[in-house]
Amino acid sequence: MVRTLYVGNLPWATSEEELARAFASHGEVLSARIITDRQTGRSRGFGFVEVNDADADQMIAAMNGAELGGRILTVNEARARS
DNA sequence: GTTGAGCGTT
Repeated sequence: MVRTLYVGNLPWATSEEELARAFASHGEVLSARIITDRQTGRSRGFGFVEVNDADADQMIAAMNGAELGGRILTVNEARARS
């Protein structure tokens, strides 16, 4: 199964690759996506990471409050897209 | 070239 994690407080320059790497050390990352501004193409400072259901809880516990690129991340289970 | 709480495209 797959669960989606919301990742907030990302540095502007963080790439999806960096995001995936950070989470991959605590569980299986299926995909990572940074939300970019549709108009400017710049990062909105948050993103989503799809992870293995079995690892989700531990990854949230490990990454929420962790540092990436000098900023303290906010990690939570993502809300359902309507 | 800037900014800082938040929940996203095809």
